[in-house]
Amino acid sequence: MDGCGHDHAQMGMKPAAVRAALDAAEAACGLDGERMTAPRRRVLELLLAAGEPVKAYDLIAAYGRDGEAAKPPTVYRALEFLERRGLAHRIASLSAYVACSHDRAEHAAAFLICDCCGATAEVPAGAGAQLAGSAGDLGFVIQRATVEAHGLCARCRPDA
Amino acid sequence: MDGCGHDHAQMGMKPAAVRAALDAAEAACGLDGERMTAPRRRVLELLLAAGEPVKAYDLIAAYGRDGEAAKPPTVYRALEFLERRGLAHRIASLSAYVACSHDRAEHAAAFLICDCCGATAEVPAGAGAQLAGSAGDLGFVIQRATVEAHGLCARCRPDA
DNA sequence: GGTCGTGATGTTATCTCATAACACTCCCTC
DNA sequence: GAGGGAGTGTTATGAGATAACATCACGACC
Ligand SMILES: [Zn+2]
Ligand SMILES: [Zn+2]
Ligand SMILES: [Zn+2]
Ligand SMILES: [Zn+2]
Repeated sequence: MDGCGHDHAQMGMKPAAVRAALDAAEAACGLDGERMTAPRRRVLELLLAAGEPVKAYDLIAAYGRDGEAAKPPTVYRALEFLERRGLAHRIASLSAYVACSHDRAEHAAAFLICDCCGATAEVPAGAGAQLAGSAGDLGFVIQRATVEAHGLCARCRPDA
Repeated sequence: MDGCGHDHAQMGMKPAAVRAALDAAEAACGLDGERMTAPRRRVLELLLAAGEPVKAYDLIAAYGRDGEAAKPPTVYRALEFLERRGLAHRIASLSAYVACSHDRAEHAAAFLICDCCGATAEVPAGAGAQLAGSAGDLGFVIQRATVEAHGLCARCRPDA
């Protein structure tokens, strides 16, 4: 993530795209009788603008547009909601959070995480598939899976 | 893990088996010029005896045979060593640690974690074979993967 | 046997991550 | 215009992990 001798491009959405995504998310919530309130919208906005995993306390610090930080529960509650709605995901191996990049499809996500530049790709992993075999043999019923592959993205690969 | 209406069997190794496993690990370390020192051995002993994921601070509390706790760095350094040697694994989705149950084979492990009784099975996941496809398309090189499936084990399944 | 460098440990302090608890407000419904 | 449920603000604290530095054990080398 540093000291790797090359520069890392930015990744986040442009403001117009962020607004569009926020409005779409808000509309989708409305249909389900859920409320996209101000803190939820703000946290999602920060995640979308970042375009890569963000630590909870970085969200807390960036929350106020005037540079004022939020209180931790404000952000953690928003994250809980966003995760429940499938609008954001927690990356357990990083203790960080990222906006969902699926366009509202089936939600068994896996992540490719570049340890050099921090970029992540959310791939539609039926990656439970590999596990399903072992799980079935043991009589284990999978309910959700954390699948996070670390490595180097195409731009950070030494060879290229 | 509680309030589920049924009892959960114990899982850990018996003391004799623990000692055997410790001695084997110590011998293997010796061959590689690494030292299985007292704190490392003690932490591995606790993990083996538990037979399921253990929180770091539970290890810290249980460290002293006289009931005295260890200092956090003592245990965290031992865990780092054990993980490096493949003798233990961190379960990111639980922030917990578990002794390896492979018999010294290839090490791309995946875990099936019962959310009811806490039991885990370490299965020889082919390093996210499912992911390899997506990763290759993107030019992504996977170096290590966190694969943790949560659900219900055979004994905790409601139907059975 | 002495000394030197490396790796491991002991110890203190601190940092990061996350949640409990409770009062209050908003919004919808009846 | 009450009542109830979801959401928020706020304070405080719990849980997970590491930085920094002094000291100690061990093997290599002379
Ligand atoms: Zn997603
Ligand atoms: Zn990269
Ligand atoms: Zn293993
Ligand atoms: Zn179970």
